[in-house]
Amino acid sequence: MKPAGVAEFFRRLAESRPAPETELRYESPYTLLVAVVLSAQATDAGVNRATPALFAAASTPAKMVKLGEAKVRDYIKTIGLYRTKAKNIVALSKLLIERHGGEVPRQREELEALPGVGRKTANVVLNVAYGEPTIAVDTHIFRVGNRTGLARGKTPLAVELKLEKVVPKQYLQHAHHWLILHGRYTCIARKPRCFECVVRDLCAFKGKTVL
DNA sequence: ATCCCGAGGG
DNA sequence: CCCTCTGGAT
Repeated sequence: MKPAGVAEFFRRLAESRPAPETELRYESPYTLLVAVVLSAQATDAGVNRATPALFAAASTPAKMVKLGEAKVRDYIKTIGLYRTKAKNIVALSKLLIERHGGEVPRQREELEALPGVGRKTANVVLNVAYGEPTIAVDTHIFRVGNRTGLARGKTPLAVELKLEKVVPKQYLQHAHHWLILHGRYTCIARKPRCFECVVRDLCAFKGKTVL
């Protein structure tokens, strides 16, 4: 996609959603981190069903460690990959206490050193909790980038680096959420709603759907 | 490449 | 039934 097309692409997404936000429920950098860890291969709606009770029981690393893996597991059993996630949440909470005074670090390397936290999760925390202009490439953004021709790549990292190059600076801060929401509600995986898409004419995929 | 793994949609 | 959902570690 040409630079002028990319700028127009984001101008329209920005117009349709002036103040995009995450749909995950959270109350602090720590609860955001836990919610994002839980959201791997799971829907935000599903995560939001489980987290209110979990955070009522433990909203800090110390309380989470005290709660323990078995009880954490019970709170999140309705979410996919729950055994691994329960283990990681308790382990990363211990590390936050040992290495970071119970705070969520602001450095990518320190975030990615936590169990269950990879590049994508670190990017979400940096963007949402700390206002960094990072773009976390998840299943939605990977699909939207490749399908539309906005930013193509074989891996999420390739798409992320390409997006950082082509997205105009003024849109970098919120590009992550604009693309996610576009993917979730319009550029849907199985049945894209091209008939109501505001960037249809800029998209490489246009015309390939049967509505 | 494979494992972890529940809920909802089509 | 099969696919998808804000992946990460081995």
